[in-house]
Formats: sequence, C-alpha cells, structure tokens
Amino acid sequence: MNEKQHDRQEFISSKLKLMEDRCRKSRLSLTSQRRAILENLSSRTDHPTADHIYASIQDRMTGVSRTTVYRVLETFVQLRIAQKISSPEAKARFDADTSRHHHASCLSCEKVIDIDATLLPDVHLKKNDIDGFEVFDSSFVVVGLCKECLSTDGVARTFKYN
Amino acid sequence: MNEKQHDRQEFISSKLKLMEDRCRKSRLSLTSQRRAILENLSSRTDHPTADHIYASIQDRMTGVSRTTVYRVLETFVQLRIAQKISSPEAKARFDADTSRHHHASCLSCEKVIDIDATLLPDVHLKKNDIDGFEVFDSSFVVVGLCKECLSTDGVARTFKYN
DNA sequence: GTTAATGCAAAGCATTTGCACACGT
DNA sequence: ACGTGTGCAAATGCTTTGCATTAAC
Repeated sequence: MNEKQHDRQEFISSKLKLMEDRCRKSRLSLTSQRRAILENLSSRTDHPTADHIYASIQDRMTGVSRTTVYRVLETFVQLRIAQKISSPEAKARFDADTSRHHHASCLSCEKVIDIDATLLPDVHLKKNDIDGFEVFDSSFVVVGLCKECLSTDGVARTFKYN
Repeated sequence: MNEKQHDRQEFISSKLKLMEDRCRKSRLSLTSQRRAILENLSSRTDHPTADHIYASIQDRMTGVSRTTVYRVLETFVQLRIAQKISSPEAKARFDADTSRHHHASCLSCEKVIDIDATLLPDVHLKKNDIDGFEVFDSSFVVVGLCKECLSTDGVARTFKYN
C-alpha cells in the first residue's frame, strides 16, 4: 500500500470513528447502512450526488435503498460529518472533507474538483459584515471548464462568449 | 422617485439594451417574453428561481409559460446577460447582476443575499492553479443563518451544532 | 421492550423535451 | 416566407413523505 492509499484509509477510519461519537452523543443508531454510506463517501474525492453513492453501494452491498441514502446523507450534514457543497447545477453534491477548501465546477461535464485552501486567501467574515448573518462556512466556488472538456472542441465552443 | 429607485430603473434599462444588442448579434428574436422576464429578473435583488419569476410574471402578464421562463433564462446565461448562482440547495437561482460579487445563503429560509465585492479580497486564479481549468467566474459562497432566522429560536436550533 | 431507522411505493417539486402553432425578422 | 420561439402536455430527474416492518439499544 502506498502513502496516498494509506492516508485515505486513515481518513476513512477517522471519519467512521467521528460518526460513532456523534451518533452516540445524539442517541442515533449505528446502523450498517450509515457505516456503508460514510465509508463510500469518504473513500471518494469526486463529490458524488446521493444517486452516485446509491449506485456505487449497490455493487458491494445490496439492501441499501435510495431513500436511505438521501436520509443518511442529510443526517451526516446535520451532524457535520459531511457537507453539501455549493455548485451552479440544480443537484446536491456531498463531500466528506469538512475542512476548509474550495471547489471548481465544470459547466460541461459537471465534474467538481478540489482547490487547495492555501491557493486562496483566508477570509474571515464577522457577523456584522453581512447584516447579522451567522456564518457556518464559506468557500470559493469557481465555475468554468475543466482540462478534459477544454480539449473537446465542440463542447467548449458551446460555452464560449457569443 | 428616490435615488435608489432611479439607479434601479437605470439598471433595468441598461440590461434591456444589452439584451437587445446580444440578441441581434446572435440573430435571436426580441420577443415580449424575453423582455418581460429580463425586466422582472433585473428589478429584483432576491436571486429568484425560475419558478419565482414565473409566479411573479403571471400577476402582470398572462401568457408566459413556465417552460418559456426556463428556456429564456438559460438563453440569458448563454448570452452572459444573467448568471446562475451557486448555492447548497438543489435548485437553480438567477441573478441579473453579472458583476463580481458574492453571496450568502441562509440554510433555514433559503434566502440568498448579496455580499459586496469589496468586503472580500480580490482573487486571481491562473489557469495552472487548478490543473488546466479555465475559469469563467469565481465567487465566495457563504452558508449560515440570516438575521431573521437567527431570531426565530426554534428554526435556528435545528441547525446548531449537536 | 422501546425508540429510532429502513424499505417500499407513491407523491412532490424542479426541469427538460417533442411537436404543432405563432411570432419576429 | 423563413427560421426561431413559444405553449402545451407529457416525460424525466431529483428528492421527500407516509406507513408498515425491522433493527439498534
């Protein structure tokens, strides 16, 4: 196992531990479905939709329904184990990485890629900066075209300035 | 008419002019529906969904269908007269203000409010910062709770840390 | 045993598409 | 006239809900 894979394993198991703590604290059951969904989400870096997770879990474990995936993800967001990320498409995407970082969405293939937090300035908003708004999280969202889509002429042209 | 209202009128008519130019350049028809939708969108600062606009237009002008609202808004985005804004909900929101500024989304009432561009540092991403990604636009997305929802105890509690 | 979670099927929104008719140029 | 845009109705996609069953504590 190389270093990256090892780090990922570490991340997954720390996430599972975190979930167990938070669930116990809130008196929520530790179900096999919750474990399977969190394990799947934290093993990926592609910011899946609920349906992506559903599809990917079906391969390994039958008996997790689509409904449960939606409900469990919502629970994770409430427990702050995962986050819903902002993107211009009309679809919810999830990320097990709740640390501060940013995202770039491709307008053509809808891929969402991570942007390292250190590439952008650290921003601190105070409550009165935005009319009494209480900030839970803030991040940069970049929209544009990814390398792969840019190299596909036809697709890119559709999105160029008219 | 006070100064703010006057500025808004100015904004609306400059938007309409811009649309006429862009449509002529791209050989698109100047229909009454396009004018009505753009007029509605640019008169508001609440970042409406397609359906908000549909509902609001129905009051003043019958005979604009929901389908047309969706289609016309998509055209405006392509012509860069309006933008789709990023938010954590699974719904598309539109903004006639295509100048650089940022947004704060309330997790409780789903309101989206503007954040002045000058409150946050100006960020310049170069193509190679994000693995060949071509940036069309980038902005900060802040999520949290707005002043009004914070003052409603029950609602706010749901979103507090467990 | 009690409370909470899941699965199913159905409903509910948000959005898109195909096709015939109407409108802008 | 010609091509594009619109309206309708139906389809599709994403997400939520009600209720009976099952699993966790």
